[in-house]
Amino acid sequence: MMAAERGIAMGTARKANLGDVARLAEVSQTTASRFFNDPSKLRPGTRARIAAAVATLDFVPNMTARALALSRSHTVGAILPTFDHALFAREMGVAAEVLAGAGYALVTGSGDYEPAQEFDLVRTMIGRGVDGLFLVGLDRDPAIYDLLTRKGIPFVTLWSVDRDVPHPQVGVDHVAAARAMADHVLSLGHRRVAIVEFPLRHNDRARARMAGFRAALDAAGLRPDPRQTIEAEPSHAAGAKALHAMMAQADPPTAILCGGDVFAIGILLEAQRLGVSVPRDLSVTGFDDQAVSALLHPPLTTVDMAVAQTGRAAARHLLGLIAGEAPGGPAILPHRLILRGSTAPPSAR
Amino acid sequence: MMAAERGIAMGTARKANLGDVARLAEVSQTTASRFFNDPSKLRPGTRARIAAAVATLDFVPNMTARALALSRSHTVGAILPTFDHALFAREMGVAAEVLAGAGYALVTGSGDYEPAQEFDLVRTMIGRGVDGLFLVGLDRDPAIYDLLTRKGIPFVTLWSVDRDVPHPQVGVDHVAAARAMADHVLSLGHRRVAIVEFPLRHNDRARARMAGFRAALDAAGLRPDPRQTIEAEPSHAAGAKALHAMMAQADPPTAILCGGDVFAIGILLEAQRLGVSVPRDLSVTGFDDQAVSALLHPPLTTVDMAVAQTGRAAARHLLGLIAGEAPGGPAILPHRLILRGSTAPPSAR
DNA sequence: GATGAAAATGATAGCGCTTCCATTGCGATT
DNA sequence: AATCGCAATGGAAGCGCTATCATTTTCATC
Repeated sequence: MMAAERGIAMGTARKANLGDVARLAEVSQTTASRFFNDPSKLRPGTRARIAAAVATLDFVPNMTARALALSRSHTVGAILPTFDHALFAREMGVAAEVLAGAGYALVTGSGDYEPAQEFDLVRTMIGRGVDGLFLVGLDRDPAIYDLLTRKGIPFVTLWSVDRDVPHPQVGVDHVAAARAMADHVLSLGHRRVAIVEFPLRHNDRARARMAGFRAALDAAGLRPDPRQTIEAEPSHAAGAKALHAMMAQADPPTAILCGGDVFAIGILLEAQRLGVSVPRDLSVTGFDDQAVSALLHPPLTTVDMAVAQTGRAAARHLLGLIAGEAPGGPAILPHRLILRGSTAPPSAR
Repeated sequence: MMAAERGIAMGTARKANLGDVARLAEVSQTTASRFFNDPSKLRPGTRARIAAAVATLDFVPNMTARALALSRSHTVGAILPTFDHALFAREMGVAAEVLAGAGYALVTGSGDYEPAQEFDLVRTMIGRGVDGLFLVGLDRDPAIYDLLTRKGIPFVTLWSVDRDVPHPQVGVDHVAAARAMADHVLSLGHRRVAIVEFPLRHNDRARARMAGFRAALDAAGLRPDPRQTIEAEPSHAAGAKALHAMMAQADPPTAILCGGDVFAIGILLEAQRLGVSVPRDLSVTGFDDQAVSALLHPPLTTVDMAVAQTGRAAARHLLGLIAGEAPGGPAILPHRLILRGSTAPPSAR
């Protein structure tokens, strides 16, 4: 209540603007502007006077106005499929750091794995005048790429890379990584190999991994059993459930390849509960290298996805594009197989 | 090469602005503006004409200009201590969703647990014209609160709440939650109780939990052994290390209270390796309820921190403040003790 | 068909900043 | 001391939008 009183009590103090600073420092607004943009052009005396004015007024430059004047927002957007994935969060954290170092802020949004929502978000971000955009994966409405290109907004796609796609990408080769993992398992002697993967729809990473797994199995002359290929929303529970389904079969697999550590962790912990011994009775592989994975019993064999490097490289790349550098093609970061205790040759039966 | 050619090939198509739309639709810019802000004020015919123009020009309104004109950016900032904590990520995800529903975007930054850095970030965010701000915890340079108040920027602090602090806060009562957890452990009969907590410096959540733990111990007439109170940067490894340190003591604890699930998970997994049986030889409690915690063997007794609710409530609260509602005090969300298998009475020895 | 109120539309002035171009100041050169 | 050249400064326009206030339709009413 007492709106008037409140109005007085609280800062009616209209935020100071550059003009106020200039007036107080007895210089023109142009000169005051230079204080922030190219102080070397000012005589030490003026510089000091302006600095003092800035300090007394507690002046913070209005980036919105600056952005409008420069048509440069010093903001980049990132559209993630979900916030609920530790790796996206870490990746964006690293990227944000690099960006902040260059004076850029990161605004994030989640498309929730929904193409339509992603499109909306892209439009919103364009409206917000982002100078560049991170997108996860390659799989999306081509109209999005069109729009971005037409508006001249540089973007970098993350995570998966495809040599046949021309635009800037930073990530690891999911096909190769999955294939390497499958080859490892096959080389241990496994012949009944199951797969647990993310839903393939709208998810090129999942499809790429699946392709890698399949290629390895094919090369080994194995025909994948559809009952041993499960697609599920990522969760530990989904892993546990998959394990149950597999083990109930007449001819259960001796190894399970997972498209993400989530599944594998769920499987490992559920196996413990069920008394299925890993890796003696069952080998399990993950894909991600989450923090806990190394600590489980047995520790999980998985793939390191170079998350931090991806974040850093992507940020640098985008910054470069914004600065006008020519867009490079795919930047393929090295994945790394991490062989730990959850894989072993199948036991003689 | 061929800079000129490139200039032609790529979108020289200067981004369309409202004026272009107006011209094409043969209305004034004002009317075109209304199309976006209050279409009900337009006759269906004009509305359709403008819609058509918008479509052909692929017009996306420039939020920067809008923000400048309205001195309202429709952006809120969040400054997190770190991106590397799943709960912060989830919380911000939920908040972002609510905000997006109201037309607000979320820009995030990480203060890296560094007060000075946080201050800078606040200034940056103010400069970016955020309409409101999320801050984690209460513990910071008072100058930050001053500045925010002076600039008239509403903010909400998250996670911990303190009834004695006047400004808007949303979170759970860490003291009470910690105390309840400690009481639970004491009620089981434990008398040698250790604590593993985040570094207390610059972290009121950690201090609050510590106070809660201590209060319970005090009330039970227990004097905490300094060797059994460990402060460590959060990591599974830190938990494991703490376990080693504890177990090496002459009189090891029968229960360990952890300030975060990270520690507890590390302890649980390391205990398995060491052959320390939980909960027979040792009870362990967490604080967070991470996703894996329920799946471990034994599943972890912990505290649910109402993460999603916090995110949602905080977003609503901030939106309210931005809309001019009077700032409420602390909103204390209910924590919930989750009693699982990792706690039990100490074994008779 | 005239009348008036309400609805629909338009003209103009900023929001706070940068940028171009013009002007002034100053020390060095002759 | 006159002149030149560069460094330092200032004036004014404009970035794309919304808000205020004026003006023109429109439509029901008599």
